[in-house]
Order: sequence, then C-alpha cells, then structure tokens
Amino acid sequence: MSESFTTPNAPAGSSGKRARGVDRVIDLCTQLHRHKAPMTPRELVEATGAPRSSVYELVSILSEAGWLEVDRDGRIFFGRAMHLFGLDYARHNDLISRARSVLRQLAAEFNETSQFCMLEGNKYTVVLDDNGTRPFRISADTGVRIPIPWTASGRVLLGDMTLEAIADFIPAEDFVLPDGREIHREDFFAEIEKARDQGHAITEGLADSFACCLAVPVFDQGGHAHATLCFTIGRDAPETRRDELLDALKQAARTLYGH
Amino acid sequence: MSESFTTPNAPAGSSGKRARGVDRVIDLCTQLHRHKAPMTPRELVEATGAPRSSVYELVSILSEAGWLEVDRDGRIFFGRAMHLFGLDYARHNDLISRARSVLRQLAAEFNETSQFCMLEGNKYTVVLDDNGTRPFRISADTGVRIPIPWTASGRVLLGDMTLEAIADFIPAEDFVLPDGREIHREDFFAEIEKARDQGHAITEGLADSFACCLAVPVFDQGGHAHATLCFTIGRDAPETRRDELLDALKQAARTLYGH
DNA sequence: CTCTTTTGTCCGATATATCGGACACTTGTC
DNA sequence: GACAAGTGTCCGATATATCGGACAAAAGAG
Repeated sequence: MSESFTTPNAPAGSSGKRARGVDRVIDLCTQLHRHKAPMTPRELVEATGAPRSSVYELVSILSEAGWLEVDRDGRIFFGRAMHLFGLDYARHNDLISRARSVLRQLAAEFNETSQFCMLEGNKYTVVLDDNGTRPFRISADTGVRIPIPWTASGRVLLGDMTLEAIADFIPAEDFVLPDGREIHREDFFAEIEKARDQGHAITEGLADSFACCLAVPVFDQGGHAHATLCFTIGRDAPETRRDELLDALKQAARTLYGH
Repeated sequence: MSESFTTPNAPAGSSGKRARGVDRVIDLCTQLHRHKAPMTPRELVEATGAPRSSVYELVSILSEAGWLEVDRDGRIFFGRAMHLFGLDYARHNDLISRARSVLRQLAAEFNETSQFCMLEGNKYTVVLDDNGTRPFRISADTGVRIPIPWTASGRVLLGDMTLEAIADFIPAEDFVLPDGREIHREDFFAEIEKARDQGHAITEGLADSFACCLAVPVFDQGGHAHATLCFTIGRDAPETRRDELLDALKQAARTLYGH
C-alpha cells in the first residue's frame, strides 16, 4: 500500500517512543483539522505515527467526553464539545476586543473612568477599563474579584435571577460592605428589579463612600445581561451629568448588542 | 444553574490519585467552559482538584499548542485552536445535515441515485447518497475513497487548481481507470476548465462503462467548490433528461451555498 | 521594614499509562 | 472455497508522566 502521498507525516511535536497522552491528543486533533473531514482510525495511525492501540484508547476517551465523534462508518471527527469551546473563545474575544474600542471612545468623550465588567463565577470583575486623562481614578483594578452586591453592575448582571437563586448564588459574607454595613437581600433584590425596569443601575457610596457608579447592561443574543458598561464618578456630579452619562452608556451598549 | 464556587467540585471523571493527563485536560477545559471566562491557575487547581504542578505543566503544553491562551494577567482561557476545531465541527455538521435533506428531495423528485461528495485528502469520496426508489443503483458506497480522475465530481472539485498543482496532488496511478485505460493529464485539465466554465461536469463510461455522471459544485463562502451534488444515471438517458437533472442539481446546490 | 501567604518553577520517586504484540473477527482476493 | 490483508480488542511489561514537596520570588499584612 504505497500510501502516504503528499503527507510526510510529521508527528507534530513528539517523535520519541513513548509519548505523553496529551501530546498524542494534540497530534490527533491537528491531523483532523488538516484534513477537514472525518478520518478512519487507520488514517489517524498513519498520519500521526502513534501506535494503533493508543489511537483507539485516546479516541475512546475523547469520544466519551464529546471532544470527538465517531460516525456509523467508524470515522472520527471533532465533536460537539469542540464546538462549544470554540464558541466560548470566539464570544469572549469578540466581545472584549469590541468593548475595548467602545471604552476608549467613552473615556475620551466624557473624560470619566469607564469600565467593562462581567461576572466571574459568583463574583464581579472589571475586565477592561479606561481612565481617560484623569490624573486620579476611582476604580477597581482589572481582574480583581469583587462581591457582586458592592457594585451597580452587579445589580444589572443579576437581572434575570430570582430572589431565591440569588440568595443561593452569592456567599453570605458578600452582603457585608467594606465598612461593615450589611445589605439586606430584599433591598438588594428590589434594586435589581428596578435596574431591570430602568435599564440601568446607580449606586452611591457603596464600595467607596465618595463614589457613584452608573451601570448599563450589555445583552447577548439571548437577551441576557452578559456584561456591563459603567462609569465611576464622584457623588457630587449633578443630575444632568448623570443622565448624560447614562444615555451615552446605553447607546454604547447597544453597539455591542446582539453578539 | 446551581453553580459551584466554594464547592470542592467533582473532578469530572477521575477521582483517583494519579490521573491520566488526558483526563486532567478534559477536566480543565470543562471547568473553563462552565465558568465561561478566564481562570487563574489557582482557580483551576481548586476547581479540578488536580495537583498544582500538573495544572501548570498541562496548561503550558496546551498553550504552546494554541488550545489555551494565557493573558497578561496570567488568566487562562480557550485559545485559537479551539475556535478552529469548533468551526470545523460546525461547518461539517451543518453542511452535511442540510445536504441530507436536499438529497432526499432530489432523489424523491427525479427518482435517480443522487449523491453528496467531498474530497478527502487526495481522493474523492461519497459522503451521502440517496437512491430514491430504484431497485438497483449505479453508485459507489458512501465513504469509499475513489481516485479523483474517475469521477465527474472530481473535475468540479479541482476547479481552482493549476495543472501543475493537480499533477502534484494526485498520485500517478489514479490516472489509470479500472479497465486499464489511462487518462492524460492535459485532457483531464481541459475537462476541469470546461467544468468550471459550464458550472457542471458530465462523464460517461469512466469508472463504469454504463454510467453517466452529472456533477455540480457546492461552493463555500469563499467561492471554493467544497463539495458536489451529483446524479449517476444510465448512459442511455436522453439529452433533455440530462439538462433537466443538471438544472435541478444547480438549483439544489444554490440552497447549500454560502456556508 | 519584617513576617506571612501566595504564586510559579524545578526535580526525583514511583504508580501507571503507553505501547507492542497476540488474538478474534471481518473483509477482500483469487 | 481457501488464503491474505485489514480492523478492533485485550493484556502484561516497562519507560515515563504525574505528583508531592522543596525552593525562590512576588505579593500582602502589619
């Protein structure tokens, strides 16, 4: 079977004898990606240079995990899990890269600290921020995990959860503010409902006694508040300024809308 | 979503001591998918229950392969490779599932053997077929790899390759028909050009002396002939019948167009 | 500034995952 | 029909990948 036509068969990384399972898996998937079509075990063995038994074993493991799928002719190709992971990557990167430019515009136009925030597990986190030209900023650092009840964004992000789910989702200690005050769950839930109705949330003197936070939701294609855009300003800002900023946020959020 | 945050978290499949690297990788990715956001090494260690050193090692391997990416804050998330794999899966499944219903319609309406074909490496293969109600069919079995020069679809699929690339791509022995006749490369190339101009290819008595194959391209979003739809009929079919079938194929192919 | 905690890297021991080969079964050939 | 070639499963030996723990560097705490 004079075979092996154009493919010189580079076993990717490893060429030694007893290779790491993970490396074999990487080789397998790389080959599938090159062929862009299902492959038989035989083809995978030849293409990767891996032992036959290893290929069968790994394919079996990966099939069970949904990473690969075996069709009724025994052909192997990527599975549903890969699709999900790929979507995670795409959604994450697309949203973040577009949010970055939106933030830049907001910060430049209004010269206030603007942020792009998401939930991370049961905490809130600033994913991106832009401080404009302000010498000092009122803002959390990016990536730091903050209790959800401390923030305006948190009230927006929990828009579609029930009181029960929220109580279950957020650790009890997160309802205690830095200064020791405690937020009552009923009040918190009422603010979430209000935020949903208004399309924005405002908090004052919560995490920081001088700060006022304005947050609006960024919806994903499912109408779910997947992230927020927000300004953090001083509490001395007049009503008109707040409205102006909220309008700008809402407009900016719409440009990130729908995926 | 009953989430798990403080939860020690069931390490998916394995709970033993020394786990297989591949299983750990599956656990890692499963966690990332649940969180839908980058995670720190620490979080991954806690979430998966894997040893710290293992997580670092595996993340390093997977990062190098592009399966994961580490941002400048040390956070880990899915990488570009996952995106590519996911696209492979989606494209494959979407196209094939839609082709299946198209084939059913074609076979039902014209009562001829209809097929959906793609390249696989340097061979041609029937991915789907539908024989209508014909008692006997003239058709290759699905999944069998056939030399490209033996088929009408092959002439369509190679539409954008140069003579040189084709000569390089197809093994010399594939130019020899089952009956021993040899196809000259120049003739083959001319037929490819003709197929490209006409938007279809017809072959007679090539792989089978009684068969006539009608093939039209299914273009992907890049205008590339990624697959074909074809009928295999007897050579005795009159010209008008052939035209009728070709028109139906072209129309059907348009419904699969553009991804 | 010192002390503590966390984070990332390195390395050797050993539990075990990988591999080769044998086996049964199917498929193709003459 | 017999024979050859290919495919999928199983199992024990052993090369080695995984893991724990030690270490240095960085980050917090006071």
